[in-house]
Amino acid sequence: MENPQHPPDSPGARPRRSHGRATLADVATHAGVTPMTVSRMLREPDRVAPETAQRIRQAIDDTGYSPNKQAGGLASGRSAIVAAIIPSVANSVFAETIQGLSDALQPAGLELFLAPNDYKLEREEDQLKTLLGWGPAAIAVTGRRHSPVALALMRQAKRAGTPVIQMWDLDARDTEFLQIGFNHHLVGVAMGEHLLACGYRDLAYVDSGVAEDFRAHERGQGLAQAARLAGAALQVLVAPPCEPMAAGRLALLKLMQQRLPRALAFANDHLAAGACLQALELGLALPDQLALLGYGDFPISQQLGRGISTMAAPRYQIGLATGQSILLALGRPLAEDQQVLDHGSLVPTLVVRNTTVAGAGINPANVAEGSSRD
Amino acid sequence: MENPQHPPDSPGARPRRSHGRATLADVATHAGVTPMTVSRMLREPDRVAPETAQRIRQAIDDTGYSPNKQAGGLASGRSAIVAAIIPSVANSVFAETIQGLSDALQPAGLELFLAPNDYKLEREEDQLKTLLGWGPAAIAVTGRRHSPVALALMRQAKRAGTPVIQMWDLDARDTEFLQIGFNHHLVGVAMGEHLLACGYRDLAYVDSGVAEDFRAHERGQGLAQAARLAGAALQVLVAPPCEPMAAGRLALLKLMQQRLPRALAFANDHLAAGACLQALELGLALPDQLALLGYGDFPISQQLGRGISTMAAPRYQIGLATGQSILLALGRPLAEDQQVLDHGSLVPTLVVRNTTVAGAGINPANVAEGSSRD
DNA sequence: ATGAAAGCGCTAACAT
DNA sequence: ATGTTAGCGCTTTCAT
Repeated sequence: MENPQHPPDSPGARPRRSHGRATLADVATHAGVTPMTVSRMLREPDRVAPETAQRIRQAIDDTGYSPNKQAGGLASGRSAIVAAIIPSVANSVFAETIQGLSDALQPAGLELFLAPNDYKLEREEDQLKTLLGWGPAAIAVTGRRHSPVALALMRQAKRAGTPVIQMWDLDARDTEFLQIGFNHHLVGVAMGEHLLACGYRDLAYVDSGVAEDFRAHERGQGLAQAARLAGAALQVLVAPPCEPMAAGRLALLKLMQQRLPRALAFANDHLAAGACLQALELGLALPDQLALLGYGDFPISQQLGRGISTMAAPRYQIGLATGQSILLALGRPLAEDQQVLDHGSLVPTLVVRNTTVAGAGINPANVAEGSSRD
Repeated sequence: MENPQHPPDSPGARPRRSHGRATLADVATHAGVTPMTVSRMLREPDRVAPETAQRIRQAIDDTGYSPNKQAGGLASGRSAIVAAIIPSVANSVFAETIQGLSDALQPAGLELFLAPNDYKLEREEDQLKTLLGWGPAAIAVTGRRHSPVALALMRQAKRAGTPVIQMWDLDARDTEFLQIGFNHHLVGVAMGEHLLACGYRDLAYVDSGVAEDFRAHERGQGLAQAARLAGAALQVLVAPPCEPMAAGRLALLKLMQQRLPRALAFANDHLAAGACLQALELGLALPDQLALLGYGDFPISQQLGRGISTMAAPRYQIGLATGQSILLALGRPLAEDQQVLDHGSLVPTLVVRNTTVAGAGINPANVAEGSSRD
């Protein structure tokens, strides 16, 4: 039971506490010390006498105390929040990035604030404004394209000493913010070069149906550049805005109505998988009649047919590396068991399977990695 | 530039502000009013004179002010945070749930704190403790199994008036916390009954390789009960702890080494998809020689072969409904454009495709829903 | 319609 | 090794 005191004479003595939670002061009373000692014990245990520490620990247990992080953050000017703006969680690409980020941050006691913007660049402004209101320890955004206002907010945060990280893209000439990712144009070029090296001279790129998936567009442009330089034909098709595998099927059907190119590159593996299924069902021989090249190296690419060739994108690693960069920028130690990721390892690598090179297919039944949880 | 004042005589006048951000007071000065008026204008715009409001808006723009949420939360005792503990983000099931949660909460101005626990029940305690330190407006956890300490924390939160929601499971006899989900035992029974109704009397359940995926185990038990009541044979196999599609393949191969049952049910569609691919590659006729039944209704089930039969799980809807319940419990209005989900719609439904009933297969090429973004 | 005072729970800086 | 004081930026309550 609380101890309702008589209101003193002075006009402004209005107790306001409403929640029932124990505070530092409660613990202090319980342990017979001042709040300051408890606070110290929590943050610098070495600076309190062992015996006092013991009493305080006891009091903490007795009262069920857990620190009020808002109060702590306000007082210290620091906050243990990392804010991340991503296009969508319901997309294995970013879901795994989030998981990596979380895995890096949680051991360090940093909380993750998530703001999916559904690929709407415009929403980023609001999200940044709101997130900045928490005085985050760091901010991670997706990509390098931002509205002028969003950019101004990011600059303001940077000036205030908050690390700002752009994930999933990289332009070495731009050093304004930290970047954890890779150059999508170059990946597109690499995709093109692989197809050209296989001898395919009549190419198509199937872009995702998402207008603001800039990185996919850039890969397409890289591919186009490679084709142009080699004098090969390239047409670009935008997949219909439906479920990705279905979209891949439809894209293939559409191309066949006109004239099927020799090789298709896709904005992602789901599109490629759909096209692969459709091709197999139509009796097309892969890669003899039609070559397919995906992007992402999602599990399905390993399983379908004799394996879909693809560019492996370091989904989880980008999240982990982002988290590590944040800890580094904040001068915090990484968790002991964490290897520091070499940023060179964040470059996608070509995974040649059977849809571009005959006989390159792996035996999927023997592949076992990851985990089957659901 | 700041205006470094001379330290007054009194010993304790130590300015501490370190960040450069504008505060309510700055805006007030700028607008020639007191902080109180600005605060009021932000929360109850009707209570300030239109002309004053205009001046304040101007001042807010000029200063680039954004409210400090920690201070606001501390002062008001409320916080605009919803904390969610989930097994993993890198799993389309929970990723879509998160997306639904976020879609419900963002319009209401609530932030989402994410804590993936990697299917480790033990970590939930720490996560709850930390999250409670933020004085969240509500807490969402996954499932109904908790350690005693975690349970105690949840009860404490509930007593303090914080809505606590258990997602993805449901037991009508237990009314301690809000539950948004369904009974997995019954889903398992329904899966069994479908297989039995198809005339299959020799069944197997392939569980996921994740020890703490209790809901999958429960579905298996429901299936077992249905089989028992019908006098049908059932064996349970635990999939190897590897990438789910590969695990599905391996599970099928393992079963074939012994004696292949007539029908297989799986803990999730990825396992089923792996088995489906393996079966097709081995030339097994589906469903004539072997029937397969998945769980989840992931996109791949629609695409593979002539469609994999499955139980459709309302992944996104559970998140959305959780968000809506939270808003409701907090007495906040839902976003205008949001339909209130009927909780009856959260029950999985059987989707009969070609792996259990011959000729039931859809034509996947005609199916187009969702979005192909990546 | 606006303002003054106090306090939310904690920590930094300065004592002792 | 521990305590004292003031203040983080905001909202609440009461007053004008």
